[in-house]
Amino acid sequence: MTTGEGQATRRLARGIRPTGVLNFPLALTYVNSWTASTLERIDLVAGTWQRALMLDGHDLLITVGPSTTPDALILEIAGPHVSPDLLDRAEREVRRIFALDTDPAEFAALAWADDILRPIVTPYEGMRPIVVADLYESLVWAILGQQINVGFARRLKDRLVETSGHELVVDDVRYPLLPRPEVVAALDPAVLLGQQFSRQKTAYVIGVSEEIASGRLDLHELATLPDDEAIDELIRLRGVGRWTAEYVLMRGMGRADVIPAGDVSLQLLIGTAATGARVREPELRAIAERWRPWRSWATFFVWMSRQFGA
DNA sequence: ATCCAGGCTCCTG
DNA sequence: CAGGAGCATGGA
Repeated sequence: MTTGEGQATRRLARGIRPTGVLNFPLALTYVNSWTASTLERIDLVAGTWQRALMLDGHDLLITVGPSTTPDALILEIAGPHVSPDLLDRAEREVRRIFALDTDPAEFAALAWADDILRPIVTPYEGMRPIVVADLYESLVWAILGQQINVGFARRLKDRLVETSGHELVVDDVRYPLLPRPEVVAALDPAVLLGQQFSRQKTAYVIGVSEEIASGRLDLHELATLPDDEAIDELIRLRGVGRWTAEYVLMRGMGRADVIPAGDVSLQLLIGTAATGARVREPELRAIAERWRPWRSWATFFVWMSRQFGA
């Protein structure tokens, strides 16, 4: 399915200003190298981030790039339907994705005083946790990433987009989008099984999509709940355990104080730094207490340091 | 080959 | 209710 083809592209733009110090080029470098970034287009030379996103029922191309005004960014939306309201909506999304409303100074102070975080965080001044642009996408990615290597998970995500996704065309450039939940919900399991999805992942992804498509799970409402209630709501889904729920809160919703402590890589990285060996989940939660109310930020930087091989 | 990877469900004892 | 097997696939 394609939207935008043959229709006039309209555009709207405005400048946006982050709170506190922002290193946007570093954020782009991160997104560019993150395994699950299948839907973003990053231009490191121009310093721009682009992706298609459905907002309020309209597929939009969102572009964020540098401004001539110091410490500011330019946000542009493009597509067959744009409006000032959609520009407002896009700005809210971009502020959430790049954590523009959070001054990183408070976390930086905490990290500077912490023996584990200091060496990890210090090289990345102005870096903030990047949120997956679409909550549904973060949920699907978390399920795909369960217990398999992330390279393979990436391949599964690519196939989901190729076979069932759709795209927005702007200026003859095709911008892919993840299939809508209702499309995945209606999918024949054989399609996914034929693409190396395991029986479990097939059932989980289709099942979660059914919950959303039917309205039994309302992602907008989920986003308004306190952390613990949102986690409980997610865990009732088949295929979603505590790790996945916490991952979604952190990476999909931008909650600042969640740590997926069941994560083996965190148990290894943080455990080794703290005690010299891998720790298990309860001990990792105990260690992470000192990072309240910034446990997601701490987690993000630990993962990022591994990704960048620092 | 063997182990394990950004886990979850289901079934034991 | 804690503990462990089974799941499916690919990379080290």
